[in-house]
Amino acid sequence: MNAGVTARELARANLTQAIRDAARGQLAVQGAGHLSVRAVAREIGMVSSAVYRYFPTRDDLLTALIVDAYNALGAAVERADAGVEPDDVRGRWRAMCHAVRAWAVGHPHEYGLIFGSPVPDYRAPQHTVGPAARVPIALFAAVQHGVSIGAVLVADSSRGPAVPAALSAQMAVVIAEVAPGVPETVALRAAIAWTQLFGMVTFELFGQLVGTMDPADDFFATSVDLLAELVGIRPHPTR
Amino acid sequence: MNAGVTARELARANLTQAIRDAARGQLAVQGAGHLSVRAVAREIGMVSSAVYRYFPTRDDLLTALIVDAYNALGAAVERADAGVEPDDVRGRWRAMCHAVRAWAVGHPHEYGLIFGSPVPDYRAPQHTVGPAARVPIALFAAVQHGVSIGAVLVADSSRGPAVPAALSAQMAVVIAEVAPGVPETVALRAAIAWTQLFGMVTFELFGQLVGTMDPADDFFATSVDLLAELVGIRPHPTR
DNA sequence: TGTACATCAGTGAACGCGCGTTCACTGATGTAC
DNA sequence: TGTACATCAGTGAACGCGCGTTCACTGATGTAC
Repeated sequence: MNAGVTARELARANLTQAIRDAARGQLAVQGAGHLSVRAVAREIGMVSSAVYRYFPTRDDLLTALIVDAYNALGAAVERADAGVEPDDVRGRWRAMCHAVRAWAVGHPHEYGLIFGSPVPDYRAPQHTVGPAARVPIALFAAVQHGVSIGAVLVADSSRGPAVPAALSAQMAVVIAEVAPGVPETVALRAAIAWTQLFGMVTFELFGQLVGTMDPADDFFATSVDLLAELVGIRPHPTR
Repeated sequence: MNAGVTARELARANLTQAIRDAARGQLAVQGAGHLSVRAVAREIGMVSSAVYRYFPTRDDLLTALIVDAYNALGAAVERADAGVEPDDVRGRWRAMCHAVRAWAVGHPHEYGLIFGSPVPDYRAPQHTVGPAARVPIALFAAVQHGVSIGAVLVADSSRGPAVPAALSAQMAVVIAEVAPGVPETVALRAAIAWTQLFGMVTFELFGQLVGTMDPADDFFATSVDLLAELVGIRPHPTR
């Protein structure tokens, strides 16, 4: 026996995971709004009331799936980032963007769960915020590093319209939290790029490109490079 | 009596509209996936089976709402476009982008119906395609006009990476359909801007900016201008 | 190591609800002569 | 203009289904002495 781990605890951990997995499987069939405790129980050969020993309510199960999805996406992006030489900021940017899309395409229903239409009557609890922040944190970290080593155009970013006061205040909070030291104009462009990255992936995933740009591999790749230019990330010299 | 319009036909037209309206109202409460024929019937004081005289199935009702939503959005954008002097292409671009967002904010559930997570087991029939195309058609028409009067940078757009063959073929179709005569590089940038416009609105509407850039008025306005720059739309001289 | 009690996991029945859709029907509206 | 028949709109009951959640219960696992 492992130190202090009773058979009961082990069984509980296993079953909790089995329920999560079955529920994740259900997403594909039904969509997030129709996740059903009874269907999950059926799939793992349990009686529906037994599930309530593990998740006291349907919403708690939903929350667990949301946290899992954010973490899986965050981990995928961080892994992609780590696979590129740190000073190759444009390469990191590109890798992270493509990791987001690859994960989304590979897990469309989990992606839909976190970035799709809000589930009616569901309120995401506070502890989803941390996992949700992993991707923007990784993106901003790369930009911040780029600024510090001169791989991001700073002076040039000051062209364009003046930043309104309200927006400036919002940016100050973001900069303080995830990108200390990054000039406002650069951070603003990074924030816009972040929004548009996910917007683009969502747009594609929900079928809005079908009939025109779908399949969108090349379209997406071109967009990502254009976003990098927008942020002012220089191409890496040695590549 | 109006020529050939019987009381029965009139009553039918009225009730069909009343059902559409009630269903639209239901969207706000329930979300698209939970649209319920019985709830709609209840709201207009009808027995649920009576609704089937007007829409033979739940999906037909959904389709009607989708078509209505696309048309309402399309009309709003076309109206915004028409309110700007034709040669002020940047002004038109800006007006249309803001019209999209304004409509989305004003009709979040209808917007979610057409741009949100696909409703499980629902397939959009062919005749939703026309209404769905109104916004991209209007956007491309402005860009096309801009190219023809020199309000869009053409030469400068040829910087950036070469367009891969598959993407080039897709763009050729789009150009032939909605922007004849527009150079590939410009059309590609316009397509990217179109994608990102909706992506950004969707991202905001589904609550992804809450806690950072929300309320996003200034953020959106800045993004729209940046997208205009990306497409290469020159600021209008007289403005 | 062995026993007595407390904790927990899973069962099966039940509550109360809402859903889409069908069907035989009544009564009103329209049409042909 | 008036009558006879056909068409249509709306009713109410029913079918068969799935849902989230509760509750009293049995039996297995863990803990204290």
